[in-house]
Amino acid sequence: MGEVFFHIDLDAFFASVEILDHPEYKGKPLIIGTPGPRHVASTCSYEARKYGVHSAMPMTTALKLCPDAICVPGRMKRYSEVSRNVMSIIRLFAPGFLQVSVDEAFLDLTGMERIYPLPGKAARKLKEMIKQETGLTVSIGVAASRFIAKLASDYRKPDGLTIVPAGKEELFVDSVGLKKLWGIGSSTLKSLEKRGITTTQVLRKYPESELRRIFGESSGEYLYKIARGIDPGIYQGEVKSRSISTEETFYPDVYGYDALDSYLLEMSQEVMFRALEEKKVPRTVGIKLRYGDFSTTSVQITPKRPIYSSSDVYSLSQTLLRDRYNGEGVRLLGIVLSGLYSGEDVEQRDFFSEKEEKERKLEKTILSLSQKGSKIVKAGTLSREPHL
DNA sequence: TCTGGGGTCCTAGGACCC
DNA sequence: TCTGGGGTCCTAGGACCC
Repeated sequence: MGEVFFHIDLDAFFASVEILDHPEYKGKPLIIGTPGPRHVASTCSYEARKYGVHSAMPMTTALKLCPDAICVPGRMKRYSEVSRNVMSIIRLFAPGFLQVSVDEAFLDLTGMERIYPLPGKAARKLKEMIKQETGLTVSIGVAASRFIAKLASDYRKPDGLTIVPAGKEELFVDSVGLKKLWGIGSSTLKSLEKRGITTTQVLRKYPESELRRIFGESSGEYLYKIARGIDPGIYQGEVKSRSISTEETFYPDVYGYDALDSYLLEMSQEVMFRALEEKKVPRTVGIKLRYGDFSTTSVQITPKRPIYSSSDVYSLSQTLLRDRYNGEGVRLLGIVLSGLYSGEDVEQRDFFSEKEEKERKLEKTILSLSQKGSKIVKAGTLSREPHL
């Protein structure tokens, strides 16, 4: 027997948690998201999906389609908590556990045929356990690769189970269809359609060299493989943190450097706090600006020395904003930290003087207090308060 | 439709080094 | 005087995913 992977996907996760906590929502169209312009739905119940509502849809559109929907703002903390419970059940079920988001995970059951001779039966058992212990349903895909297992979990939903036998990958990919393949977004789809490629069967007619020429080395190879049901290597390495960011969309647009500057300090503190929490030291700071017409631009800078405080982040982002801002109305402002070193590495490399190291530890304490809402500490120690 | 917030990876060009 | 080849780092933008 070859490799066996499960992909486990929680059904309409945020909406299902809300229904669990508020049984009165059951059977009703429910949208997780705040009504109003420049808001989008993060998820919705299956009842709302019947009206055409889906994730990432603007709330104004969603409410036009389904005016009677109940709307609730997301409660990320609660979802993380429930997610931890579900994941702890999945983790214990088999080795090779890999969580890839708040509502999805893989299991690797390869070589487990003594314990689970029939993967389908094992999957049903896992579904039952999760239902029993948490009240939530999941959809599971079973296949010989992670890529196919992931497509399979989406094939029948909710509460689905789809098994793709080894050797049937190409057939399965054909029945899923080009536009639902993982990694093919609207832009690639358009570009494929332009060339008359509207099905996986047609895509398969293109030699790999041709696809590489058209779409670039990496994407060309990717398309060549997925058209044949070959796993292009999704989720292979460990998922490690490469950037930490925060951003905010304004309504209405914000005008003027000073008004924008007033958001930077708080954003700097937030990202730096998270970096310190993860024991990461960034080398690069970037800002992102989106203007009223949705045109988006970003600038980043990598100073010679690593960034060790939120006031560093703040002053660098101020410089970047001054350089880049064109004076027009801004709908989104964001800060990104990247080039993340682990704190231990940085300490070993002697990046910091003793004084800086002390400041870093102090900052960590201060930021942790300020995150908990201690405004006194925040205002007193960290340069200035944003004028709001 | 009028487009969130948090991420990842890829590309292309330029700087710089050997 | 015209110009190699490889490698790494950095930047800006774009595609994609949950």
